[in-house]
Amino acid sequence: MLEATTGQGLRATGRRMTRTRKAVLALLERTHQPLSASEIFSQLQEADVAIDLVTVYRTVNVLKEIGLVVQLDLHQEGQSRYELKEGRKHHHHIRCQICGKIVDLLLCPLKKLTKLIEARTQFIVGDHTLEFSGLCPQCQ
Amino acid sequence: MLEATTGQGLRATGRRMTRTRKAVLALLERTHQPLSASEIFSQLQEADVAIDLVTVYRTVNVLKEIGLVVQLDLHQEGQSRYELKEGRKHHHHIRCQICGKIVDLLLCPLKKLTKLIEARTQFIVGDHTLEFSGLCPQCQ
DNA sequence: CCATTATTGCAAGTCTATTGCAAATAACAC
DNA sequence: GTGTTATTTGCAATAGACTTGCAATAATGG
Ligand SMILES: [Mn+2]
Ligand SMILES: [Mn+2]
Ligand SMILES: [Zn+2]
Ligand SMILES: [Zn+2]
Repeated sequence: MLEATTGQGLRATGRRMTRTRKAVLALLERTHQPLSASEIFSQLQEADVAIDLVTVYRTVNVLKEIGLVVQLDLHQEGQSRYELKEGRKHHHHIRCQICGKIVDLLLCPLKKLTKLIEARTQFIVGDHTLEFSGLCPQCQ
Repeated sequence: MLEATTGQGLRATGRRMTRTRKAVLALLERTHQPLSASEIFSQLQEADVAIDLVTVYRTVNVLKEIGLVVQLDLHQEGQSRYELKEGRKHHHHIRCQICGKIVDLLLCPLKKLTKLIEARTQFIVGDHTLEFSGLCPQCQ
């Protein structure tokens, strides 16, 4: 079983592993797309898991705080998406403008660029976002 | 005078150059930071320009449609920002997490990467976003 | 099983942005 | 300038994502 579903990270911060948190984690585990809060809500409803949308928001925030989940803010979607971290490395995404499919780009090309930017701007770079959009093979 | 303020792009699309559109363009021209709709609104109020926030939203959308303005969606700001295009090239930004200052990064390192992504994913890449955040020299 | 404390659901609220519609005004022809 | 007409504006209402207050519920530890 995944570390995620055992609740270790939760208990270590004085939190509890609950029915709804298990359900959200299990859904993210079996889904291979980053999901928005409203998608998590409706997919759990279809799976007959009683949960309020407010609880989904609170749950993804907790999971993000303890590092189990990553929040994505893709371009021109008015909502955040969430995906399991689960030992995976930092990476970026491309999203189809027609069907909305999101594919992982299993690379981050920005280490060198970060150094260059720090030299040029005198900023200390903390974070970055990099997202692509386009047409997936099916929608071309 | 800038092409922007003469209204050519507007008239070419059956639109009109108005007092409020002039005011928004002039503000963007004299400001060297990308501004949000509410910032445009309050800065124009301070300059004694009567304008409604709704009109600001409609104005930036029109200016974006005719290509005079670019819309930016920076990471973890719940609002869009707008900056004059005015002959400037495609570029990216870095934003200070403390004071909010936004600095232009006058480069885009993604041409080669785009080719690689197209080869790997079979997507046709249409667009991308790339934004950095960190600490500016003053806030370190 | 009980007591404690975190979590949940519901309602209400916040914030950014959009839409309907009547009144105002820019553009254009006289 | 005057008048005509289509565009634009302001106001109010609305939409959508997300948050907050609070009483009821449920997970933990003993
Ligand atoms: Mn991913
Ligand atoms: Mn810029
Ligand atoms: Zn990266
Ligand atoms: Zn670029």
